Amino acid sequence: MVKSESFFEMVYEVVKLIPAGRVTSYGAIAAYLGMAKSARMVGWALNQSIKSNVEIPAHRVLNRNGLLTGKMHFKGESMQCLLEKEGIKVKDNAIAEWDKVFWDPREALKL
DNA sequence: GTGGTGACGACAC
DNA sequence: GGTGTCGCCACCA
Repeated sequence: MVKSESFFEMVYEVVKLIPAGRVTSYGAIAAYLGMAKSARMVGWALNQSIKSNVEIPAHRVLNRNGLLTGKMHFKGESMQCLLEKEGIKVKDNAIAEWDKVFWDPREALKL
């Protein structure tokens, strides 16, 4: 259950709900927000979140393939390092066990 | 009010 | 199977 005035603020809420050691995809969040066809909006929202100085575990949000897209945009040192610290194994800029660590907001948040 | 852009996704070739 | 292209919706100039 997430409500906000703006679309990207809802994205912040969902991302902040991602448990440690788990990751999700832009498409999953977009689907939870009712815009599965607009996963781009999620990525864009996260980009704005950095500009807005909003602290969210953006490193836990990857693309559908589990690739660390946006690591260059991440203001931190590297998303991969943070993921590995949470017990997530990263292989070649991608999640090694994507299916196992995948966190679906639709199911977790009981849409 | 219109146009362009964007950390993606799915489909076509 | 890999690459290329289109589409998608919300926000900013």
